Amino acid sequence: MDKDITIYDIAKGVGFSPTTVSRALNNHPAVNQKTKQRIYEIATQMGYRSNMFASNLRRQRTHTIGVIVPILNSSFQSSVMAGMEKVATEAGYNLIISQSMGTAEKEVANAKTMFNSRVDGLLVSLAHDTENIDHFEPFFKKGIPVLFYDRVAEHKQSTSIVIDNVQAAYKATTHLIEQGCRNIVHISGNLKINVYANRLKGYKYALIDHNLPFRESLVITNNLTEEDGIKAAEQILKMKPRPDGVFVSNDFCAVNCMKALKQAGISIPHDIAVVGFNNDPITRVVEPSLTTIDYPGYEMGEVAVRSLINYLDALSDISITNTITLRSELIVRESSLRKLQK
Amino acid sequence: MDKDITIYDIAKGVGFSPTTVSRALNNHPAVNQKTKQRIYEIATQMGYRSNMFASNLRRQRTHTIGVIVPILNSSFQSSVMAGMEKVATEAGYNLIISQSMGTAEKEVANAKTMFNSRVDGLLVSLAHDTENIDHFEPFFKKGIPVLFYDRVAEHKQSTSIVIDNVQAAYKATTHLIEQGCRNIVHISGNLKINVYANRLKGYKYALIDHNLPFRESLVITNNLTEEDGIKAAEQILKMKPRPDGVFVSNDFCAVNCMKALKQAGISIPHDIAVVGFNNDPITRVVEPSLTTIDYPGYEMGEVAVRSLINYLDALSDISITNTITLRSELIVRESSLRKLQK
DNA sequence: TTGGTAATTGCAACCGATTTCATAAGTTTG
DNA sequence: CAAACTTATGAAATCGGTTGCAATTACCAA
Repeated sequence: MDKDITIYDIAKGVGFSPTTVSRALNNHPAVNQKTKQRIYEIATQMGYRSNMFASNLRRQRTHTIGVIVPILNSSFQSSVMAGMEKVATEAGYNLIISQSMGTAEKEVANAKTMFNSRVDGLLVSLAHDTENIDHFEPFFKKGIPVLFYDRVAEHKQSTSIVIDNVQAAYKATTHLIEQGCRNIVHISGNLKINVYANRLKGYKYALIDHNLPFRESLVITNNLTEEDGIKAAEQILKMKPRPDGVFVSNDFCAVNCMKALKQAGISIPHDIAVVGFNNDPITRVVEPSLTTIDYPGYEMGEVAVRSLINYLDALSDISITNTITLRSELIVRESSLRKLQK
Repeated sequence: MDKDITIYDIAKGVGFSPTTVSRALNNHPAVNQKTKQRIYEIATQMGYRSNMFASNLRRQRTHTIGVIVPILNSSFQSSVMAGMEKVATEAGYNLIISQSMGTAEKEVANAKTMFNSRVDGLLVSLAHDTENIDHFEPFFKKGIPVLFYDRVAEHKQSTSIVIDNVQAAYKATTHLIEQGCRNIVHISGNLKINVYANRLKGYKYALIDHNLPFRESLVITNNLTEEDGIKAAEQILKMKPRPDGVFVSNDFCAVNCMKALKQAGISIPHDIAVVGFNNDPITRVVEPSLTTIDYPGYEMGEVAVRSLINYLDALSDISITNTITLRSELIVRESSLRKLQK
């Protein structure tokens, strides 16, 4: 166990003061080039590593970004994480990650931990049952940027990164209509979450714009889990007249629903066409392959971190009060293709 | 932007010295109960939060665990992360996560970052092409525990957490044999990685123990990606005599291989039985559902963090030099079921 | 030679909590 | 009643960088 080398050790080594060593290592302009050179060399040679605590303590910056995510082991969320990690590492930031397990309670606890860890900024995708965002108030009060992605909340001091869920759902529904569906079911998540509420909206608008009636009875709300997909299939089978299209707000749920429908003897897409949401890898493997909305998770993660870091590094008057909308697109596969594509 | 409350502020508030405040907040036994009570109250009331840098600086502990993972957005790895996060948060530790993208180069860089971040301990699953683990030497030298999981390396100063890959592969292969397969292909990953090397071993032993020949030509090595699965299917179709069983070291690859085989007119499991590895959610959705080895990722994450924290908290002479083996089991589904189960 | 400016460098305070050692008050014991 | 502990508290040093301000040196023009 070697002892750590400090700037004092280096100072002794080169015959300069710790001040100069510190400045040299931070590439401060007021230090002579030759001096810097020499200090760099000795520092490397001695195996110096900066003590981040001391530095953080003094600078009141941590170079750490907190992430609160509903659940880590989902295809979408882990893609987001991957994108975040990439950009953060490149920019010299660390990521500390915690999951709310989808409950507001844990989210509150996590927010507190992040606050105590003094993250420089926070990235949040809200839990299912988060009713208000008071637990982020301490951040706002101290001017620590909070950036919401995917499952966002409105707040005058924070940026949101989203896709246009209304439009995406509109596209998905319109596609089904164009394929000849007239009786389209929508399986949605908790409508308190903006994401699902907006998709429902898009679904509704598409129907209306194509002169189809919007019927409450065709909207199934659940938690979009595996079993929920199967249950939804049962409900669909009981509906009269039998629906001829299903737009599900989540691929995993869609796939399970589709499977249950198939087992009940329904032919897909012939009897019922199905469209999912997310472009989970699973969509390419199931049979028939699932039409879905490509939700760019990886990119969202990248953008989220980049925006946050831009703000932190500028620390200027750049307002972060806005919304960034990423492009999403419909990917047509077998599960909805009843006609040849134009 | 309120200013932060420090123990000095509290000290002034209660009329005790900062020393006593510090001790009270750390529940030091030498402080009077009533005093503690009072200090707690005032601290809460003033909205105090401990400054971790100051504390870390002094204690030389970060309460942070570093994780280096090949890639975040995989079903298995994100389950592991989820398990890790849970235990770490409960124990008051933060997790900082970085991905090596499967390359040794990034792994080296990440290790350096982690070292500079002064994590209390490190959890690592090695990259594909990591040839040696010299980049962890600084940790070993300073006595910072490094714990490998899944993709492990031998080192006298570190613990490994694994499943018995030999046994698991043995079970999988034996199962295929029991289902009547006599000509079994094994699709494996990079054999430099212990995980894949051991699975190959298990496959081989099972064949030998059942008096079947082991043939190099039946072992396909690739990167277990989606396309690799499809390519492997092509190879299998060209083999003569046609194999009647396939054991794949990864579900995702297996599923794609299976799909390609089906498209070529092969009936599964009748013509070829397939077994995967990991118990990815995808296995339950594909048709036929995929027989696989349940690899307890979430549990592995929990165990990894728990072991590490036990060591850190004890900081005693407990040796961490050992291997923890988790249970894994064969889950039989349709893709391999040619006979009724006993 | 002198005044003045620019370029370097260092002193010392500071960030906020922890901890060693000393001290004071209260208790017990012989 | 004094010696010997206990118990509770505080002063001050410490962790390792960072930074405002002062000091020193170098360089140049007048």
